Amino acid sequence: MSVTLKRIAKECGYSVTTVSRALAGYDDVNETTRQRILEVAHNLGYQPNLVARQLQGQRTFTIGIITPPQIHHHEDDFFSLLIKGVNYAAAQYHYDLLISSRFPGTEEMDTYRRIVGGNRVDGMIVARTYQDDPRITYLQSIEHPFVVAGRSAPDLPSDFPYIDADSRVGVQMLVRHFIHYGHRHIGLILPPESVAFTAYRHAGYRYAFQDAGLTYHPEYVATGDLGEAGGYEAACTLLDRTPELTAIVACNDLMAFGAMAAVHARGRRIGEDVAVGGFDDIPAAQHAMPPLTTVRQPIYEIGERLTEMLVRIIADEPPAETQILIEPALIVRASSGQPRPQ
Amino acid sequence: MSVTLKRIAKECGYSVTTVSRALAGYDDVNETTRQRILEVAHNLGYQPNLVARQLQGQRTFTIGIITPPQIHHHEDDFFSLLIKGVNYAAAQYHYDLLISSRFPGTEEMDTYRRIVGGNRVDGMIVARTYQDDPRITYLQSIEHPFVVAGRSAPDLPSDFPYIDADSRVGVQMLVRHFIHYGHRHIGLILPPESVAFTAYRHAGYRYAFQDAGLTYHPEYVATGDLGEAGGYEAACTLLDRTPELTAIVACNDLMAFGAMAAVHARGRRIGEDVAVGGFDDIPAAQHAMPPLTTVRQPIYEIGERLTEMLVRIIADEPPAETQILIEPALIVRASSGQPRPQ
DNA sequence: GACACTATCCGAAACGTTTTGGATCGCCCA
DNA sequence: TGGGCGATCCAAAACGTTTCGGATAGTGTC
Repeated sequence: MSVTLKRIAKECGYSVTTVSRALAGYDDVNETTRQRILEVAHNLGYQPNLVARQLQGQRTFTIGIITPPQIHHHEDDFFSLLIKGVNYAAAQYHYDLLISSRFPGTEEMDTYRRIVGGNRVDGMIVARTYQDDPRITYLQSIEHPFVVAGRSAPDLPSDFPYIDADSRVGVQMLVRHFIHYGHRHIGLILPPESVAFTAYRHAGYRYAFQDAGLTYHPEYVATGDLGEAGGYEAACTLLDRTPELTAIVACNDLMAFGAMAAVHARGRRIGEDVAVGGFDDIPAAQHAMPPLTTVRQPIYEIGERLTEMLVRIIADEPPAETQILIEPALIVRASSGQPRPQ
Repeated sequence: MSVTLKRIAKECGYSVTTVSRALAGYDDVNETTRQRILEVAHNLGYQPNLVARQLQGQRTFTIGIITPPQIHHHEDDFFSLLIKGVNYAAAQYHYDLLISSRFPGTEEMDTYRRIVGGNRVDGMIVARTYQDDPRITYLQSIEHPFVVAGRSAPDLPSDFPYIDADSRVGVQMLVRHFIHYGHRHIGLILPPESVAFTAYRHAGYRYAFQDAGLTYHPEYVATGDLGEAGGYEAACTLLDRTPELTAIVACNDLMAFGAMAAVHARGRRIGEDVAVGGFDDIPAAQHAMPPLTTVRQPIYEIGERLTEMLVRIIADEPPAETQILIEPALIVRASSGQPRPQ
């Protein structure tokens, strides 16, 4: 069907070897022959079969990333942003991107094994780490190049290349901001324990209280999955259990949106009655009603830099720094309300 | 390095053929031998080399999509949504997704040729059609499976599988809605002519005027690229040239955001002084301030359905309908303001 | 006239699969 | 006892490239 080297070779009377070398620009082929071969190749519309090339060269120039499936529209702009960043950088390095979506769990691990073990990619980008992440264990065990968006939980070693925002500092800044605004009863919505960054964000919350000389109330803390619905439920729990809360910190923007909805549903005004803060600064945060105070983590840039790091690791020229902690930024918006009198 | 059939064969004393057939479940291998082979394969952690399989089978079980690079965060949720839908459906059919990002133009065409001609994918999804789209011409000329999100401009044949929203009807609904609300001076921000859907949306605008017995003013129409900045500039042009405008229809949500900013920058209130409408209903539209009236196009679902269509075309079992026009829905939000007195 | 050297070309192997078309052996039946 | 048949196995080719290690012929040198 499609045009191969063999076809070109037949067409112009040279061997496959010579055609291959002519096209590759080796200097052991006569200049006039090369011209002839180039001409025939062009006329026939030759495109090298990349799969064959991959097999022979044991290189794919492709990087892989597996995301959770996103059924609803607004779910998880985190991955969208990350992918945009990765995609952009990958193109610059002449890499393609192979994406597959699976729910975390065995199915996801099978996909890792299939794609990585099946030699479909030169490297992997792992996002949103779990505690004791089996994907990382696997990639380390077979010594396959990979980089991680995020790192291990605080008590485990992060002995792999990663870029992560300093979650602890981020949440700490946010809580301190609320304390500054005069809040004393501040709720926290954490992700499940299994998510690696949970402990960092929890610590940031506790540190801020400690710094301010306030006592930590465990009943001010609830857990939600990372979606909007989870945030809604967790906020409901908090608001009903401890009505004295005047602020809620959610561990990502999506859950913060849910929390805002919960506050709203109870007839209380966001910002004025109950301040709400999030984490990530996804695009929707800025457009939310009211705009959401949050901790900005440069997801797009993290995607870009991770890709660069991965490409260099693949080329066996790892950059000097392969474990990068990014200082997040506090973005104050209307969901903070005004500083409270007294 | 990695485990191959040859390695397993050596390990358990059978030929590569037998190992291959044992693993593939053919019944011409003895049950006890199969068990033995399965065991060895499992112990060695065998994963079939997918690249080799692709080369031999001339099938990749991968579909490709090329998007424009998205440098800024909020730019173009259209492609994000489409990809989410495609990704989700692809996983269901056990296909992977190969993504590359290029700016439209020769570089994009080269990438098409490289990926499609290079046999990296079984099928392609083409998004956001141009007038007389060279990508489509190319794919048709080599008879490679593909489906399109969008169709040709009205005066050209759309002789390929596609799913598209009925843009004309969508804009018509939106403009009629504004007319209903009492607006008589309604601006329109169109994309460049080269975008295939421009003519449809323009027609919708004209039809709505005609239906209402109003005259069409060419000076109420401006052009912007499809981004927020383009919408801002076009809206500025319109507002300054024809200050009598009380409503602006932008041909996508991003440009509508830009238009809102322009209205705001002139000290006029969105909705109350100047109503604004968009097209697409990307997630941000709902969270905008004020929330944006728009024409909803189910992008995620289009991605899903396109993927299903493509998979069936690849399998040579094309569905009955391969040219689908979707009726969009008018979503009225606060950017419409209130019906005007008189 | 033999040797070395260069320029140009090519055969064969390899990458890891799957598939085609047998080969071998034991058994049954006429 | 030989022919046929089923069960089990395998060698070789093929997918399209790249690369290794020559082969060949022409040219120049001593």
